Amino acid sequence: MSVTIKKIAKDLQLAVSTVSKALSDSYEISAETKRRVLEYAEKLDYVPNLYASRLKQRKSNNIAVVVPEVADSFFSSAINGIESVAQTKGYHVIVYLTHEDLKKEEAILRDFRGGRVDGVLISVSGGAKRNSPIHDLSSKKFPLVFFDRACEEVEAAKVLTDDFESGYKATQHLIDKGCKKIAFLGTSEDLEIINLRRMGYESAMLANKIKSKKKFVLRCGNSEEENYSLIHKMLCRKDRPDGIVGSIEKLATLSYTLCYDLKLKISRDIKIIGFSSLPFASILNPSLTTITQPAFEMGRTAATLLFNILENKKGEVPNQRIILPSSLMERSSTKK
Amino acid sequence: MSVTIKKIAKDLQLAVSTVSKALSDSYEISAETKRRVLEYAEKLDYVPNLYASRLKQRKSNNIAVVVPEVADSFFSSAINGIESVAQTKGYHVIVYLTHEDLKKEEAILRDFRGGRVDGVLISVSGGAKRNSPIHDLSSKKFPLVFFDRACEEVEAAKVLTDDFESGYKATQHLIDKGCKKIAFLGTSEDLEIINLRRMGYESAMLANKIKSKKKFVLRCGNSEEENYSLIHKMLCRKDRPDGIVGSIEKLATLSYTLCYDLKLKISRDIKIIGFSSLPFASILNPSLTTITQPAFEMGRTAATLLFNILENKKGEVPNQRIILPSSLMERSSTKK
DNA sequence: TTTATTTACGAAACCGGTTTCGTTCAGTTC
DNA sequence: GAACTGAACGAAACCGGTTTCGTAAATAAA
Repeated sequence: MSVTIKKIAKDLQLAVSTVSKALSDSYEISAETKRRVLEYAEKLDYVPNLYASRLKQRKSNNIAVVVPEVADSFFSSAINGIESVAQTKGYHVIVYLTHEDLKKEEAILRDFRGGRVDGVLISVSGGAKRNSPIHDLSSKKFPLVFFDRACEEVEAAKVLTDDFESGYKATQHLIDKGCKKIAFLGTSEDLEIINLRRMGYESAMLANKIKSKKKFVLRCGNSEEENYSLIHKMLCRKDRPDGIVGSIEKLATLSYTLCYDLKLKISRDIKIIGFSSLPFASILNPSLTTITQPAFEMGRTAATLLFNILENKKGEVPNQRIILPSSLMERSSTKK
Repeated sequence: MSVTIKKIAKDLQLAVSTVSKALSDSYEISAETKRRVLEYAEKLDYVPNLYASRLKQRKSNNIAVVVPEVADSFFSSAINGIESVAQTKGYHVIVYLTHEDLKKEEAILRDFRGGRVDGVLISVSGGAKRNSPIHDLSSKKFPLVFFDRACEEVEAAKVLTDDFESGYKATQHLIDKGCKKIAFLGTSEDLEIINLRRMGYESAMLANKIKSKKKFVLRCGNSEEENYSLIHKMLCRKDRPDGIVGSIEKLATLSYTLCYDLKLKISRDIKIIGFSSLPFASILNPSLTTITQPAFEMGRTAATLLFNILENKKGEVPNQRIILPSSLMERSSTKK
């Protein structure tokens, strides 16, 4: 069907090996032959079969980015950061979406062992206990870098932010603005970064001698509807919170929607701070105070780390752990 | 290095062909042998080499989604729609980002001919005249479906929205709300859908006997800074517009930022309507009136079309053209 | 009992490249 | 003139599977 090296060889009365070498500009081939081959290949519009060459070379020139979703400003920016590095290295970036589904994540990771990609950058999804696939990859020395959401128990390079501190700062900020009853909206299950943020929250509460109530620490899930009713229930209490720490973007914006629906005036009735890299944060009503992670930078750093591993096979790069700082951007949603 | 079929065959005293068939659950193999092979493969943690099987099968089980960016609610939703279909078909979705760069887009498309993917869903980026790669694919009968942003001159299936009508409706809406001087923010160069939206805009202006001024039809580019100053300049005129049609999401939100910076009160001083699938539209300040495209649905439809082509090789599916309706969601930014 | 059929498996070709290892022949060295 | 060297190319193995085809043994049909 399509043009192969074999056809070129036959038409030009050359051996396939000669053609192959000519195409890869080998020193073994004369300039004249190279010219003939190149010209003819161009004419026939020859495109090498990806799978044939990859099979022999045992290299895919692909790296995978595994994230829960892309409809989140952090992830979409981080992907851009990753791409900016991959580009210079001549690698393709393949984005895989897990939709926060551990089963999907595991299927994807399992698949990687077939050589589909040379390395993986991953921000894990929440969910129950993590099973073998991720451990397999790491134990097989598969080039692997976590960014933002890591698995602590897995040995691999990691690029993180100071989540504990950010949780602390966010909470302290609300306290400084006069909040007494602060809620923490987390995700379900055991995501390391959420736990850290929550611990930061609790630590700040403790430091200010405010007792954190269990009913104000919510474990939200993947379903927007469920989360809506969870938060709804909390906000309808007599002793509803006067401050909210939204540990992920979606939960902060969802809180906005709820306040609208319940006619609560944000900043006066209730103050909200969210973890977010949302470019729209400043044009929300009211503008949202955020803990902003250096998303692009994190992607870039993680990708750089991955390429170090890929290029430095013998070098036994230790599993680095890089922490980048987040910053608190004060806006109207937490105004006194 | 890694476990291959050969090793399994040797250890189990079987032929490679037998093992291969056992693994694919062929009827030629006895239940007993299958059990032995499966068990042993499991034990050794065998993972088939992707490239070997793809090479022989001439099929990748991948489809590509090529989009300008993911930090846009339309694209991220559309991708989810595409994935929802691919999943049921056992295909992988690989997301490619062009960053609105035609060169990149072409490099990606060229690459596809190597068999990396079995089909392509694409929303083209703007830019100068389109060169060969996209035509090559279509002329080679490569399974190809455009969604949202298509190339009219290329023959292929297309899933679009009623852009002309949407442009018209958006403009008419502003006129109904009392706007007299309406600006249209488009992108640079020749994107079909933007042109249609602009024609809809101009047609509505004409129908209402308002003359559209050239200086109010902006051609924005990729650089946020440049766009900022372009719009800035327009909004600083004495006879600045009292209505804005933002033909893509970014331009509508950017207009918000500008109005903030220039202390223009949206809806009173100037009304804004944007093309957007933004879930945050309703919590912006003020909430943004939008033309909302059925993003998820479009992705789903486009993917369904692609799989029809993939599965129906002989059927000579005509290049369908499906138009889905957008809807105008009225919110505060265009209040009288 | 003989022949036809089915079952279960193996040998080998094949996918389309890459790479190793000759081999030929012209030019060089002694 | 014999032995050596290097340039340019070809034959064949190889990557790791899939698939075709052939065949021996077991079973069924005649």
